[in-house]
Amino acid sequence: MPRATVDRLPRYLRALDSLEAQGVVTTSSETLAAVAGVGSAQLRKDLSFLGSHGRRGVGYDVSHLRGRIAAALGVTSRQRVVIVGIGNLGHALANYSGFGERGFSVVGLVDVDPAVVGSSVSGMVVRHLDELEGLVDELGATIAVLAVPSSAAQRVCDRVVAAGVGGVLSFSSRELAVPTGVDLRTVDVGAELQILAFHGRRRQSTGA
Amino acid sequence: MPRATVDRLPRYLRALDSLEAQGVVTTSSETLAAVAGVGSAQLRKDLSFLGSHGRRGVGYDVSHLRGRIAAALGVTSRQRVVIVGIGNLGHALANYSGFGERGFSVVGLVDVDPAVVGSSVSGMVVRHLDELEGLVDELGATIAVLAVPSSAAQRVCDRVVAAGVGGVLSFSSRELAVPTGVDLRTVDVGAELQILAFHGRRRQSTGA
DNA sequence: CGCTGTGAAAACCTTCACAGCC
DNA sequence: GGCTGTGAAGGTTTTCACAGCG
Repeated sequence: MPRATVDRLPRYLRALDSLEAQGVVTTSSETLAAVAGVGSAQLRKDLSFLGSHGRRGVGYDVSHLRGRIAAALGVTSRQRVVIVGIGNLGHALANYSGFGERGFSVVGLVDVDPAVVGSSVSGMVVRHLDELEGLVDELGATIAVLAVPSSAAQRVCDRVVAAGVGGVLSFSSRELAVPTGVDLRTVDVGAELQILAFHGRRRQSTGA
Repeated sequence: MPRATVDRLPRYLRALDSLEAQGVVTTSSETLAAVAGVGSAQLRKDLSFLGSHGRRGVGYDVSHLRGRIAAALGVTSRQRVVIVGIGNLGHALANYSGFGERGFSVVGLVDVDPAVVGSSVSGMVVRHLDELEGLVDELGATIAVLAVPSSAAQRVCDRVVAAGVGGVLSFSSRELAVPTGVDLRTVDVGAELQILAFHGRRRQSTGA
């Protein structure tokens, strides 16, 4: 399955949720694509990698297709997530209530700051980084979210990987190295802004 | 300039910052690419779109190249950013101190919640959404960051666009529509986790 | 000789357009 | 007739490999 297709599956899942919430039972590639913000040909091609789940002349069963995509993504049972770094951002992520409906449970919070360790955030006690390995194992966490300072990111990343998580989502702008077999994704807000700035610059010099 | 290249420029900028901080004056495509986490051929191709700034047989002048990329991105003078939605995430973003070194100043905070409007966050008073248009104009903001609930995202987006910003960074998972000429980027943390879950699933069934 | 800059080749992804089934 | 599923065409991005300059 092409990487680009995988990257779009979450959009399709959300679009289907949205249609389902509106009581739509059956939909067409045209409609679903419009909701997801892609072209209909692209949608059909992407879905074809999951097998044949539509009916010609009719369309797709919203609920069934939703199930197929959720299964492909592996979010039929809640994936367990540990958040490391309970600063401003870690706090915000821990309190974010939207993870549940996307298929995730935040099961552990970890930090090193003595002022934070032991305190309660979003109904959970923050544990010390030293307890990380035990926590990951005991809680069955498969994904770690890193919201730590850039200077600590690689060190902490090495620890969560050694502890056994298979996926890491980093909010650090630092380039991180992970062993093969572990999946890493990075959200760099500064980089996103810089890309916007590039296009803003274009707009300006094109004269508007 | 290819879209894919633009998306990588921020990485190169950060890599150059990192080298410069270590006192490196001249570097090769090989070294810089390693720091940025890309292939050296890709780096050279990307840089070639900015013109010819290296010296054959020698390499690139770190400081000079940094300047060229910053200019291309339009971050030589600080871009002004307004954050809309001062909940958990908006708070975290407002307090994040790293924007300065990436070329941005947060110049305004906006919300609608009476409990938040008028309070002080990160040394700034939160203004009401009704004042948005005036603020954007008065402060010269070119980019808006949306950290609002999904249900309000499109409405708020329309307002910031009407107020005159040219770039929008949304943290909502909702698909947003913007007029042509306005640039939109979306950071969807739930989607990132789902993509990680997909790969985790693969790993599991491949047998580890 | 070393390293950049770049055409050309290969890989990847998207879009088209229609055959095939409902 | 309508809409999916998909080969084929078209476009973009990456990689290769080397000419060209210092």
